[in-house]
Order: sequence, then structure tokens, then C-alpha cells
Amino acid sequence: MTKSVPNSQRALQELRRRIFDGDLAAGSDHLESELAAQLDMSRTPVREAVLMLESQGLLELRPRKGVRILPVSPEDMSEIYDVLTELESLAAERAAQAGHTEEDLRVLARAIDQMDAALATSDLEAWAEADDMFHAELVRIGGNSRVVLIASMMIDQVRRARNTTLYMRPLPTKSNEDHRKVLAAIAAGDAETARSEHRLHREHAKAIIVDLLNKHRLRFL
Amino acid sequence: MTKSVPNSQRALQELRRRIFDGDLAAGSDHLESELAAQLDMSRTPVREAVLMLESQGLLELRPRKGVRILPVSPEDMSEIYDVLTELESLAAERAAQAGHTEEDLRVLARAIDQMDAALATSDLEAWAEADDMFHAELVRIGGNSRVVLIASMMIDQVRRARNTTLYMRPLPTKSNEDHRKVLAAIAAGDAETARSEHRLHREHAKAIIVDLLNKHRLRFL
DNA sequence: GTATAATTTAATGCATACATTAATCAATCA
DNA sequence: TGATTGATTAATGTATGCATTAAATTATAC
Repeated sequence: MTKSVPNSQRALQELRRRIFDGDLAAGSDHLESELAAQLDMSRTPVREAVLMLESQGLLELRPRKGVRILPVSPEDMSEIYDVLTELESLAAERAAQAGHTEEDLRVLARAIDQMDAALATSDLEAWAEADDMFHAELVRIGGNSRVVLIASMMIDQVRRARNTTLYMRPLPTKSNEDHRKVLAAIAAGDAETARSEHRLHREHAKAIIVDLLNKHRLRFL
Repeated sequence: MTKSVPNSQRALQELRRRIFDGDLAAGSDHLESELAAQLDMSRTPVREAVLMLESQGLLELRPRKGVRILPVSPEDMSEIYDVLTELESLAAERAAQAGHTEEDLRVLARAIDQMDAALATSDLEAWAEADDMFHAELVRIGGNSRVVLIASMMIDQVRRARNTTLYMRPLPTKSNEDHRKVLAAIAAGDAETARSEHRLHREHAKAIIVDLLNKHRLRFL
């Protein structure tokens, strides 16, 4: 007996995967009926999934034209990094102020170690995964559920673009210095430093990415 | 010939209105079929509207239990104000740095004047409306479309609660001093001050509201 | 030959019916 | 009596078909 997972849920997950993997390319249009046929279900659950993805900023419903997978422009990237900068800095501050357990700190440290290990073997996929982990965990420790939600939406929006830029930029070796500073400040309960260091970290990352996109004339991804 | 507005859109707007007005009380449950009957349409467009409202954080779908209108607790209020503090401060900074026109400044000034006028006649509804206008405009001038979207979602979530607290707190006479400082800093192009003054403004507002809720033992609204 | 109007086409919006399933209630057994 | 199982109910999840409407196409007038 196979576990009964609702079709609308399956559609949501599968469409997300296809968007992130590039199976559904940025800027491409798709009819509800096509997607339904591909997922082997009726239009109804597909439509529900599509509505949710629309409100998460991953695609756009254009009546009669189908759903368009939203591309991410350098300006989008800039906006998103700005939002992440503010909200994650808040999270870093709060994480330092209170509420972090020893285990929380260990998870952060582990993510940093994984990034180091990934860099040692130039495994960029693994690095990116560990980086995501660090930032997700930081935000979680920050203790604001809305920040968690918003940050993960923002990350989703740049995920596809990041996979591209990942291989165009120099190895992010400096990044872990930043991470370590943030972690140290949190562990020390130094909220001010945690906030400012994390802000610098994100501002730096933003500058690198946006420069990269502009330099390579990548108008959208 | 009546303008053809889609039923799902009508459902969305009407449900929003009912939530804000308290017609659908915080914490109450409602079956899809009831809502559909009330709105005189089938479950399909209602369901679509409900899915959108869920992803906007206004309600929750609980299979077999109906949709629950989400109450707002003091902790929620605290989270929301923290998010607004960060993102609006960013917007204030950016508004000061660049991009604001004379007309933008006039709109902000007009909102401030309307708040003064409303206070003079103790018209709290009018004050709240003008306050919303000021903050929405500020964020718009800030120029980050995602900040605009997120801020308006956050405002929506506290709208119902704010209507209650509005009549419990002292007249917000000091508030406009803050607003004027922010406006002056923006007009002067002093990004640093615009950011820090707005942050203080929001932190102050948060403290007042959260205190109020706790003092009156309002566990949720 | 171009522009406008009429017609066709096709995709969505929506209603409806049905399948599925969680919750409730009843019945039976220890 | 209490608990476990089975039947019933009711609400959602999903498929389907049709109505609506925007776009595309053809036809017609100038």
C-alpha cells in the first residue's frame, strides 16, 4: 500500500523540482493541460499548485498564455539579496541575544566544516548545499517564523540562478571567514557584532553575484 | 453590461474584507461549502481564493476542519513588527539615497498632514489610514518590489488587530515627530539618519503595541 | 494591399459529480 | 464496562465537462 500523498502536493513538489533543475526553463510558458498531462493528473491539482507557486514568486499566471516560469534578473537578484541581508542580520542578532543552544552552535559549525571540506575538493554543489544549511539554520535560530518563511522564499527564487553563477565565480574561500566570525559572535552573545558581520557577509555576496551577472551580460536566469 | 470580474477574484477580495472587518472572526472555522454558499458561487473559486489567502498568512487550511481564520498573538505581532522594522528601515535608507522625486516627498508630507488633521479631531480611523499611507509610500519609494510585497502582507496580518488596539492606546501624537524626522532625512539625502530614525520609530511602535496586548491579556486577536 | 469585421479556435474559469478519507457513532466482544 | 472494530457521515480532493473569452484567422470592404 503506497502512502497516499495528495496530487496537489505532488504537483507542488514536482513543479518546484522541475523549476529548480531547469526542466522548466526560466521564461518558458506552459499550459495547465500540458503540465497536467506530464504529471499524469487532472488540471485541478495542477492549478492549485500553480497558484501556490505564483504567490511564492516562482511563476506567473498569464491568462491564455499559460504559466510563465519567472526569470531572475540582476535587479531581482539585488532586491532579493537586500531582503536577505536585512532579515538574516536580524536573525543573527537575535541568535546571539538569546535562545541558541549548544546544539544550535554545533549545527552551524558543522555546516561551516562541510563548506571547508567541499572547497577542499572543489565540490561546489556540496558547498552550496552546506551554505544553504548555514543560512537556513541561522535564520531558524533567530526565532522569527516569518523571517524563516520569507528567507526560504527568497532563497528559492535565486536557487536556479545560483546554480549557474556558482561555476562562474572564484571559489568562495573567503566566505567561511565571514561565517566563522558570525558564529563566534553568536556564541559570545555579541549581538551587535553578529548583526554587523552578517550584514557585511551578505553585502559582499550580493556585490559579487550582481557584478558577475552584469559582467557576463546575464540579463536573466 | 456589468464588468466581468472573475469569481475567484471576487472571492479573494470579499474574503479579505470579511477577515479585516471581523465578519470572519479570528480563530473561527468555516467550511468551503459554507463560504461558497455565502458568496453565491461554487467551491472552486472559493478554494482558489483560500489557497492564496493561506500563502499570505491570513488563514490556515485544516483538512476536514475547514479553513481557520488565523488569530494574531502578541508573539505574532512582535515578529511582524520586527520584519517591518528591518525592511522599512532599508526602504527609508534607499529612499534617501536616490530615486525620490519631489512628488514622492509631497505624498509623504501629505500623509503626515492628514495624520495631524485626524489627531486634531481624534479621528483614529483616519489617522490609521494616513499612517498606512505613509508607510506604504515610504516602502514604495524605497524601490524594492519584494519589500513592498512583504510589507503589505505583514500589514494585512496585523490590520484586524490594529483596529482593536487603536482605541486602547493613547493618541499617537508623538508618532508624527518620528515621521517628520524620517521625511526630513530623506529629503536631505541623509540615508543613515533616515534608516536609524525609522528603525527607532518602528521599535517604539512595536513596544507600545506589544505592551498593550500583554497588559490587557489579549492572547490573540 | 491594408485595415476592419466576422468567425473560428483554444485556453481558462467555473460548476458539478464523484472518489477518498478522516472523524463520528454504533455495535459487538472481552 | 470498556475497548475495539465496523459502519456511517461529512468534508475535502480530484476529474470532467461546459461556458466564457481572448487570441488567431479568415473574410470582406475600401
